[in-house]
Amino acid sequence: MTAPVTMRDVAREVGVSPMTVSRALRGDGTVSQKTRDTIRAAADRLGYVYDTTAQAFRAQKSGFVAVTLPSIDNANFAATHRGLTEVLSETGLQILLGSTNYSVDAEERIVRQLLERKPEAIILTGGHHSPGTRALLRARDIPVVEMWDLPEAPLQHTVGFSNPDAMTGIVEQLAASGRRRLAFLGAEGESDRRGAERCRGVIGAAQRLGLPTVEVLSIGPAPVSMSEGAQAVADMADRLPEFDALVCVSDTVAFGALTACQRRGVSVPGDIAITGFGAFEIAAVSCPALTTVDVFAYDIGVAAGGLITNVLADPAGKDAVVVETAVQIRPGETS
Amino acid sequence: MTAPVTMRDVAREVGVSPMTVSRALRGDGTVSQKTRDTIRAAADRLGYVYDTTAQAFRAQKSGFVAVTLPSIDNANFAATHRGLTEVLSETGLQILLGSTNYSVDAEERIVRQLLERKPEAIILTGGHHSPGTRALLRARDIPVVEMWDLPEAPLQHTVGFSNPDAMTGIVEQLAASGRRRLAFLGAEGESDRRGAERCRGVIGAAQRLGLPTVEVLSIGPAPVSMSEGAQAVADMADRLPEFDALVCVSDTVAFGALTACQRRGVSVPGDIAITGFGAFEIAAVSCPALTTVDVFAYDIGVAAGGLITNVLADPAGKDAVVVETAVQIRPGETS
DNA sequence: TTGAAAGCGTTACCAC
DNA sequence: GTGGTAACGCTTTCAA
Repeated sequence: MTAPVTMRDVAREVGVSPMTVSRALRGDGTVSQKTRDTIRAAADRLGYVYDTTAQAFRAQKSGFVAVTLPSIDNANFAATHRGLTEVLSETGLQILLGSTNYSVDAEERIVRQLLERKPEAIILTGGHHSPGTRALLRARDIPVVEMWDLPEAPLQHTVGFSNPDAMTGIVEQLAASGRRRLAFLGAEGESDRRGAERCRGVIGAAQRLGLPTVEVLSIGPAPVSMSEGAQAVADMADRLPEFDALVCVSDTVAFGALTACQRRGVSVPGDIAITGFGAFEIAAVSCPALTTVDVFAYDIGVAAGGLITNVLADPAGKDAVVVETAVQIRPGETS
Repeated sequence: MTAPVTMRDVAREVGVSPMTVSRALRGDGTVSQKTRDTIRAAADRLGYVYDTTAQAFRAQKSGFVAVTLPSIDNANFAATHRGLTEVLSETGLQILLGSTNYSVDAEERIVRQLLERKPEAIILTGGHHSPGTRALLRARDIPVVEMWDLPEAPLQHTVGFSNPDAMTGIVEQLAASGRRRLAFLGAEGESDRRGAERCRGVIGAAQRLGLPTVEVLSIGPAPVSMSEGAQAVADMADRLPEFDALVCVSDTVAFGALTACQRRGVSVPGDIAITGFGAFEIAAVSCPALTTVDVFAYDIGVAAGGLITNVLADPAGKDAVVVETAVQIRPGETS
């Protein structure tokens, strides 16, 4: 294990200054073709490896974009991540990922850790953050994007949709098909902020449509998924006849509720309708298919990545750019 | 937007040298408790954020561990990622994640990109890589771990299980319950290497048990999921009576196959048994529940992270450490 | 227990 | 076209 080869070594070998080596290897046009070739050859011969760490340090540009997601194991957030990766890689930016597990405290820890790497921008999921997180971000002069939400007081930029409004169509369709007694199944309290907003959206829409008060059922701390949906229905089995629609915070919860009904011989959608959120694959494949809301998660990633790219290229355009995403009701095959 | 706060700023504020700030913030015991508290308070007040870039540069240690996963949107790989994160964060190591989308060519691109960040170790999913990837890794003097597989010629360390062997129990149980005519549903060719190995495992086990030749059904290029499973069954609907068991490469494929059967009125497990792989939540929640194999994805992550931690602490112990993970058959509630 | 000096490998800036 | 100088923020090393 010899000491690593540096630009200085290459420079000495060729008989030029380290500065010229730097320029040559980065393809700077001001270096003569001949010198450049000689340097390239010498670098290869010596086994020179470019030191990204030193470059990031000196240039004070890490090439990173920090991204936080509530969960990595979620088709929607994974799609957003894919959209981000594809757009950012075109600009040579690399994603530094942190998973917050739906906790604003974990988010603060993770944001701090991510900021230590000096990302050139940061993209957060959701519009609700701890005061500490907000302070950390304010102290940095980097672009911030909040995704998946339309916060009342955005930090800077936003790419998202209104979670409450996204539920309106669901409730309208249920009402149109004659359902009146709605229950909402979601995580308890504000542990899933966007879920809680959806809940408020359902309550508001039901009110406006003159439906009875929506029953809100807390099925556990976030994240809630299939098992919690199934368990919730099992726990409330005797109350099931009180409702003719279970409006769920997500497709996975809805699926759990569906199979729990099937296990007890409750007909879906005959006895009760079940709706989800997110347009996960399971909503289309399950039998019966589930009504859901498509939030175009991939497009959110693409939009957020594009916004970052633009802002980094032209910091002058740092006005708050709000991009709303379309929301779509899928009638589903049965309900 | 002020210039970022450095240790020098904190030092000036407190009236000590930057060196003392460095020691205090890193929890060096040689700094008096009083000084340390004062410094910590001042750092918080000023909004100081430690500069990992500078520390990585100076110490010539990036603090990164590079990790590649075939897909980010997969409960099993997400669990492995969680296990890795938890173990590595104890050592102050940060994960640099790349998603290969089941392609060895994409893997090579991603590995190259990850290596530029000078990770202290790299963890790959699977034991099959392009010659380019192998060359890149050989040229670096860092620990390499291959997970989720037991390659014949491992690069260095391995944390995984035998994919073919993991299927034996499934086939045995099917045979024990009287099933004989098996079809395997998986991605085409070798596009999902581990899936192809599972297929070979099923064929071999069936042979040993004296069952008829297993029919192998290619349902599309990897990754295959619910939709592909459902589509495959729809496409082969008229041939369904030829089989009494559909052995699927994953739980998601199995679930798609299940609902496609239900849509056509084919009884599961009455007319045909369906099995999965991976012990995803859906296998337990679906109605009926699906027989599957639990590969303890979280534990794979923990083991790989622990292995890396050990090897980095004691490079002498660089012998190939093979950790096999237990494999478990879940009978499921019905089949 | 604390401080001063030096330098990690690269590049911005200014000379020539 | 090319080179010299300085510096990015931190820590290693030595001294007090």
